Amino acid sequence: MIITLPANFDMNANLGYLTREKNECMYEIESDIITKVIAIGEMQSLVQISVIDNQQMVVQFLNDSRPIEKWEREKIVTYIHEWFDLDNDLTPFYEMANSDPLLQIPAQKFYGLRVIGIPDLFEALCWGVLGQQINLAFAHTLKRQFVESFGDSIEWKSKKYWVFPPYERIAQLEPTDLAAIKMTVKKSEYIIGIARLMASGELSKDQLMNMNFKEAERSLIKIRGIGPWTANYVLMRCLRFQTAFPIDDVGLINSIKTLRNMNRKPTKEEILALSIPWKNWESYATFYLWRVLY
DNA sequence: GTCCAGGATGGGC
DNA sequence: GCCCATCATGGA
Repeated sequence: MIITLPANFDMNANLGYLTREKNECMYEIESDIITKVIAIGEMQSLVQISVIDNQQMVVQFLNDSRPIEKWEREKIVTYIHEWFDLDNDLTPFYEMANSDPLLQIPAQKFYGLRVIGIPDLFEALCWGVLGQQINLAFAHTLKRQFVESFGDSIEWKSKKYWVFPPYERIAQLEPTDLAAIKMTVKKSEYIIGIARLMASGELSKDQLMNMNFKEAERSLIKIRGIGPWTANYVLMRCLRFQTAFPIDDVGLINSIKTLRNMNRKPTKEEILALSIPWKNWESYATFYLWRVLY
């Protein structure tokens, strides 16, 4: 299966992001080939993804002798488009970034990088909650323990490829069931609460996609455990609102501090002033600035 | 041993 | 509305 890639796409830049953390459990990358289970509802497909000349993405189905049906191929293609933000034309972003004092260098250094998405809403929300107020390395450890405790896996060539735990399953747990994982009791409560909202139908990606940015942000922040940072993180990486802007993010703050050679952290007001030229591209600006340090 | 990490909550004022 | 203690563990 072949996916034609858009302009301004560079797989090396995207692989640079995807391989920055060795302890990632949702995919594996070896020799620039991504192996991952793409799970959508009941469907679970183990695929390998590689890119030729930044022109074509090749998707191969593994561990699956049965014929792959058309609807399944279409779902996979849609998922990959969302994952790599393939339907987005980055030309205006680069035009803006090339004259921006903060973005100029990152935009050149990471040219072709997309805001790598987390198309599954529950996975995106959990990853946001897990990452609150801890370093990224520990966040990945927590995610791995959570996924390997409650997720399914597909084995291929004696390696396991994991599926993120479905919200239906997590909705039935109690915080004590998560005690073995070294996350705070509150985070356990938040994740179970989110799973229950999704299981009851009160929270879904479709509903949020039908809202404008402010409505979606408000309805996310109303949920216990989701504050401004997590809401904007999910709006950025799952719902693909380009104006999503996790301004409280410590990584963003430290990146700006480094780029501007400051001996203190920039204030929120200073970051707001710097971000005025980024209008409608705040999420891309944030993602590129993250890459400066992480 | 110290400091801080891709924050959020609930309380006091 | 703003400020602050608390959560609570690992990584550097």
